[in-house]
Amino acid sequence: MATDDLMTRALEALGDDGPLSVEAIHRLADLGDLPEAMTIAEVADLLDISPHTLRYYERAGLVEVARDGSGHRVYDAAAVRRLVFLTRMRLSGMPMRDLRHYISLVDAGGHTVPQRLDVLVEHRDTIRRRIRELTLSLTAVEYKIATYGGSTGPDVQDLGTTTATDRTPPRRALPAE
Amino acid sequence: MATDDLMTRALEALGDDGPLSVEAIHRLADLGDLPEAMTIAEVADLLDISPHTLRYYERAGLVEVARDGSGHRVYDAAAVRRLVFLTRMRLSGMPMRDLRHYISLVDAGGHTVPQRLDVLVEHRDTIRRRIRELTLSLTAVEYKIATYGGSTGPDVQDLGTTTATDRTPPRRALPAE
DNA sequence: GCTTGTGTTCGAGCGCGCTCGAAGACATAG
DNA sequence: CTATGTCTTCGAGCGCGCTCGAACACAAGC
Repeated sequence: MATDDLMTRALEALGDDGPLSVEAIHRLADLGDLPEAMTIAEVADLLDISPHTLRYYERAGLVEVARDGSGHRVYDAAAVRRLVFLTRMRLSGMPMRDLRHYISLVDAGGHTVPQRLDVLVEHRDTIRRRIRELTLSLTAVEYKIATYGGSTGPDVQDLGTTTATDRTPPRRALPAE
Repeated sequence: MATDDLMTRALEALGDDGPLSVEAIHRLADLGDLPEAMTIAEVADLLDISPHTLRYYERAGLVEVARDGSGHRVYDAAAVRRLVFLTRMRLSGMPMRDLRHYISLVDAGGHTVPQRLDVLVEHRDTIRRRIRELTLSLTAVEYKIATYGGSTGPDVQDLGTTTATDRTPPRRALPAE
């Protein structure tokens, strides 16, 4: 569970809204030393997305990519860094529409920094909300797994996972067997 | 922040893979006393989804719903409980396809309980994975917000949020400004 | 009787984010 | 010279999960 370890360390570095450990982030998000120029296949491998998707992002106006003499795409380090950002944001659930907006702000110049921060803060809150929702769902699913009896009625077959203070009448948290 | 309080309490009840507090779940997931029969509008209100979606779920084979003399849907308590389950699972990201599979197992009889548990366990793991991904994204976005300078170069404008042990050279975790 | 409100069925359409395939341009290997 | 491989552009298609609208059926109130 190396991934979990990484995660755990990242979480330890993060108090609720508190300061972050730059170290931890660097361990997690370090881009390494990017080559000056990469082909579409190399970038696709790096980001674990398809060349089709890379072209799609370019068509969507999220990156500009130069061409070589044969018309092939040449991704410079800046383009790759932007694509790393974009794919991270996509993975975290930011819709293409918002990404387009954000990039348009970036391309508009430095005076849009406050607006970019607004976008980021809003997205941060969206992620937090989503994590809360998923944690709630997770609790419910774990409960259902723990108490699953397979019965059709309203009864809970208590498998000894309840606390001593359980005094509410048995009732299924997630019905429909 | 009443929602957060609820969340916090739910999380307190949940050790890593440990036993759950039935109480907490009941507080979170209590269905209340369901009426014997509900109209589509009432169920839609209860679940905060549209009547259109309810009909869609029925068409998808996820619930069977009786009709009254006028051909209107009558949702009994069992149907509503199932729909509560279904909407919870949808919210947690389970695809319709898996839900259809699960429901087909339920309708196939009690001997499918082990397979249902397989589905639930797999979904539980999916939720956990997703939470981990989102937590990682959250950390990165928070870092980017904290260090945002609006510059175009590779420099990080350190806003004093780093730890004393920070000894790595500044580098952006999330580029593309 | 007419209007309003709430429901019905059916099939089509939509927004999202890719994903694919066709047709062609080059570069290199044999 | 040909074959292979990697790329190009373009537009179409797809899977998902709804979402909507048209046309109709009742029931209650005026």
